[in-house]
Amino acid sequence: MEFFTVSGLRSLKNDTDVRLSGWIQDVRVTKNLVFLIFRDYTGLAQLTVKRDGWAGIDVTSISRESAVSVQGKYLVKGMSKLGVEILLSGISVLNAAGTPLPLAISDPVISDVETRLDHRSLDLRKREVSRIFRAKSTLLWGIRKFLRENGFEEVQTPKIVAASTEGGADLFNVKYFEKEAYLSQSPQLYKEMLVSSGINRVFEVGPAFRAEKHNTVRHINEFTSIDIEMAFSDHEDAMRMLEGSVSGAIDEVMNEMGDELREIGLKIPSAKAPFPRITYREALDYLHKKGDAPPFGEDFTPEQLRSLGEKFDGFYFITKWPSALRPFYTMPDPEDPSVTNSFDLQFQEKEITSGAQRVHDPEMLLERFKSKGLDSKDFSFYLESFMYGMPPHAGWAIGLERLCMIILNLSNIREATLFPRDRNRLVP
RNA sequence: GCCCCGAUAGUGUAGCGGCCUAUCAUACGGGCCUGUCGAGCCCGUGACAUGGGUUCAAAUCCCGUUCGGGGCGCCA
Repeated sequence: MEFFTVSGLRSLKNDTDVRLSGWIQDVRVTKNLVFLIFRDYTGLAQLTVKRDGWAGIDVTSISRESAVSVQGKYLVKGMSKLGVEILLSGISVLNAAGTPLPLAISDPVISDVETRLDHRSLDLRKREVSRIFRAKSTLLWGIRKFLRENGFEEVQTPKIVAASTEGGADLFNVKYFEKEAYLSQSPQLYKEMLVSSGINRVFEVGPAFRAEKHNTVRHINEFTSIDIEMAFSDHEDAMRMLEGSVSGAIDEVMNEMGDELREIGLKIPSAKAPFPRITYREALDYLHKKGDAPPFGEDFTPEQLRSLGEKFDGFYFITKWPSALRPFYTMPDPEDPSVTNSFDLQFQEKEITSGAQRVHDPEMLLERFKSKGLDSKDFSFYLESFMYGMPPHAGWAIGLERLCMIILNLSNIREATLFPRDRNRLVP
């Protein structure tokens, strides 16, 4: 007898003997019949038990969410509204679930996000929740595929580091034997060093840690950063790779899960390259006309970004940011040194990526350290790679959870994170 | 870090000075009915975040703490 999944049953002939493993979601008892609602990772099926025809265990005593292995005959013309019905011939409870459940799984009540995160492994049994992570995995796969096709090599760099990337953001301290160390906030310095080493195009998918005490629906303290860096390239090249990555991710999700996402009424944003672009100065002008703009050199407020987001429905770039708003390694625009060869990818009011052409000239880099008030001595390991023929280069970093949240239209980044780490949450 | 709001059974909520030995739904336990399908009906178990204070009387008002929601700031 073969093992099947629920979704694999539909092509079978009537009365085929099947075995499945999964969970009992619900038990409904009638006079002569018991119906068990069975669930595996692929869907739901109704297991029908004839009371007098089968002397198995008392199925009415099985608690909801118990793990089971079942066998029976697949009924092509099942009467269940679930669409899949199996006439049960055997069941073994592999592990009974305790009662009551700490979380509503198939009940009409909707638990709070906090409650769900406290009991995340149970929460993930819900299809609408696990679907998020299938989509996230698929998005990432689409990006990996695109980057590989474009000559990028995947790398791993250390997450325990000695220096801050730019001395700005708060870092988590760790004890490193006798020394003081930090959790990496970004692989920025390392991916640039790799570019100098002749690995032409690199990307990394890894955790980034930020010790900022923010408490918003779009920030977490540990997130997945997808970083690229490419040699002999400028910000325009990097932006093309970003457009390709985002549309590659969306294409992959639509191919793999399009039907399912349409079924639940989710409209996935389209990502047709090239994305619209607006410079920082143009954005300022636009906002001036709207009556609320920041002075040159300051970042947009959420309100102002919302206003820009109304102008561009979907993905768009804000380019040429002022130097003051960008880290030391960002290349100034040779034609207008008050701004930089930099860009943010936005989706409406939400920022998902920032990137730029980087400084490759060591003299300029030293100047930039100075103007940002950083001590170049802290970065000597990094500076060395600029001394022996560092190629011009560019790159970006995209937050995977942010991207997932935006594409699936989630209201809280924690929903796109299996086990989020935020200001207060360290468990589970 | 700041401002506003909130925390009541396993889950989600109503109540907002004495009508509270606290409402309802759902879950859980028991019973009845029944090819059920958000099954139905009846019964039962089960809760006022925490520490102070005000008051004859506090779930309810005040202050602190913790946690949460919304906004802002901070933020590659």
